[in-house]
Amino acid sequence: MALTERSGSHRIAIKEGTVAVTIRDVARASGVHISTVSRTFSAPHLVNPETRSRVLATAEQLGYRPNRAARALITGRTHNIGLIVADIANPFFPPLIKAAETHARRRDYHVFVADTDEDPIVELDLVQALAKQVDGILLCSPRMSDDQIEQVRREVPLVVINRMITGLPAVVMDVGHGAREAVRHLLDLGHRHLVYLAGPRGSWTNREIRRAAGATTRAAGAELTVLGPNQPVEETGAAAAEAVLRTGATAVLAYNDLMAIGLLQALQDRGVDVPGQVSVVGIDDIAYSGLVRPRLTTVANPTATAGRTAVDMLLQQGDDGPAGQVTLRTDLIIRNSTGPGPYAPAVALNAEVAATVKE
Amino acid sequence: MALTERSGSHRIAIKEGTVAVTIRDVARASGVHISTVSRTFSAPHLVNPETRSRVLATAEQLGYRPNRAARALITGRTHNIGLIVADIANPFFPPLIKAAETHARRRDYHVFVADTDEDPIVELDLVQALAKQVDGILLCSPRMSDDQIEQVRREVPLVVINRMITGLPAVVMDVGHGAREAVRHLLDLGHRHLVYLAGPRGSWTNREIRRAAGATTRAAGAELTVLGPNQPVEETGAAAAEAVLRTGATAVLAYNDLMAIGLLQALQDRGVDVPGQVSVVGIDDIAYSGLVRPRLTTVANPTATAGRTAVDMLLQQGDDGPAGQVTLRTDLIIRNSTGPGPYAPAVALNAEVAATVKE
DNA sequence: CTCCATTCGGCAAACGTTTGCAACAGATTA
DNA sequence: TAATCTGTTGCAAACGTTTGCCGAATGGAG
Repeated sequence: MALTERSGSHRIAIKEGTVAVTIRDVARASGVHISTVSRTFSAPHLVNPETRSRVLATAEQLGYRPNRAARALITGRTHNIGLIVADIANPFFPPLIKAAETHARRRDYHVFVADTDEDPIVELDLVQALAKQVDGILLCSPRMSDDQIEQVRREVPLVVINRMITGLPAVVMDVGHGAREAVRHLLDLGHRHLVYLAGPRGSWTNREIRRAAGATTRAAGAELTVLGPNQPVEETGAAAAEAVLRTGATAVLAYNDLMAIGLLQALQDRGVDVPGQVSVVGIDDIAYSGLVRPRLTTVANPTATAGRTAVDMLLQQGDDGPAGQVTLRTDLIIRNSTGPGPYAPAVALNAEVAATVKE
Repeated sequence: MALTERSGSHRIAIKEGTVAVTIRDVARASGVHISTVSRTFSAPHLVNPETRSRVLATAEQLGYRPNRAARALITGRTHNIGLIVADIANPFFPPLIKAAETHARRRDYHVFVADTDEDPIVELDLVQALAKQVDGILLCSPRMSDDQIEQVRREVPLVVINRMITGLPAVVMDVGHGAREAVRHLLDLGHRHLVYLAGPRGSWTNREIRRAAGATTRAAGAELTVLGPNQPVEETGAAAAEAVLRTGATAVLAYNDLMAIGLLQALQDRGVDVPGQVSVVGIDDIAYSGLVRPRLTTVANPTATAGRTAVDMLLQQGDDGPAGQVTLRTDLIIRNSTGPGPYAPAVALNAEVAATVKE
């Protein structure tokens, strides 16, 4: 029949001039059946080493690249993963994105990056749009409700970063620990009245920090004033300077470095000495925080590790039982934005400052 | 024959519990042929409005989502685009990535983001790996050779950002203009000896800036010392402080803000007043540059616009003739890191500084 | 009443893979 | 010598769409 005559003559020129070389071309050129070519790539142990290398050679020579769409169609696996963050331009995320992407690529996965602009509705839309064309999604600091996430996880494998939801695989950075360390550091320096400059409502991280800071302060018999919630950007930090000063507190823990830096600069612009009069601690250790003066004392989050771990968890999902929840350690990095407070123990101080200590 | 009996009974449960609903299900449920359902989505004008809405309704109710892999397989268009940058964590890129991604999504495209780590070899690998599974690639500030790019463009539609290659669609930010403005600004302030703190070798942008700065300085009979090439990061800026001071120059233009900020801080740490003794200008206007003190005078690049424009150009490619090369305007933003130089005209100065002017 | 044009929807092939099944050869065992 | 096993390959169906082609139905013109 004339039908079979078509072979080879009918071919799509995908991009002008270029012709897509398929498994069929490789098969013909190396004198084997297409299934053998297929197996050469997807199940090498099933084909005779000799045949295999011959096929490999012709494939190489012809410049064959497997068509992922066709592969995805039949296997159901796209070898793509989605990564959804609140705001790509927020310096907290790029290192995580970078690490996740590099790690995924090493495992032959490609990463769709998308940005919700901090909007829970956009976030939900995005997840659903992506759900069918990825093998899984990494949700970074999601702002959706637990219910929504619960619903969405039935459509697509999920790994959540920086949020704890029972039964859902997650990797969280233990900001609680970092916050406790930060507060203890401030208490040790002799501060008795602290401010927590809070983050956005709906943020799990925000609640964790607040809780940790509150408990630690209370345990020491010191005072904690919470200011917020706030959008986690520099401007709100700057805008809070007035309010911070009015509280009479001598030390501030901010939800993130961006806000801490905003506050830092606003205080200095008002002639308030940091850390002389007010100490400031941030969270995240974004690249900027080592660049401002005074250098910012902050809590370092292992964002790169988080990205890699999340990718691993997503890819292993289904292999074994329910992938658990991984907690990553955070660490206080003491730089120059924190100094002795009004109740500083004499031993910890130099002569000049010690003179002002009230007992 | 028993074969046809299979219909409906055999179905893949992609993610445990969930069953993929296909065009076939929708067709059956709404009593039409699958081709009608298909057309309802991909060529609505070909189906009766009444039928269409009925199909749409059942599709909605069944939660049908078109399978992109299947669609891609037959149409040859994936509705994905690749975005390749040198370093996601470099604050110059995130705003561009964000804009491109959002813009692409609005046009129903998804974006793969990948990172070359400033390595031309990785860059080439990446492009080739991505080539077959995207409809086009956005190459940001590529470090590859012109030849390599020329070769790669035969495999996949390309739009280049921040590099000029004849015959290749590109969107470039006119840093030449910004650099000229910056240098003129410094000359106007009375500086006669400038330093250009150069960027990485292989960067088109770097060459442009250098050329523009050189020409403008020369035309004014002033002196320009070039220091570099350098990796475009904060550390090299800081490391260059010594060398800058040794040149005796009173003003510095840096390849980017990161280097400028590094230099700025290193100078201040040495007790050099900025802009009192040395003026510093950056390029890019990254978010940080408004955060440091003194605020950095810099050249603003319309990165978001560049991202959107590049996406548009890529998507239109093929429609009409050869998409041209778009040049985006850059603007000097004068903040506080630049001040009067030794030859400052008296009128432009306040009394204190004017006293030191040598004529 | 016939003819033609137009609109709509069905039919079936095709996209490039993967994979269960069967065929076959040669080696091993009984 | 026959039976069984193992390793390698071919065959063909299937994945979920899109799309060229054809036929049916409808309506208006002559």
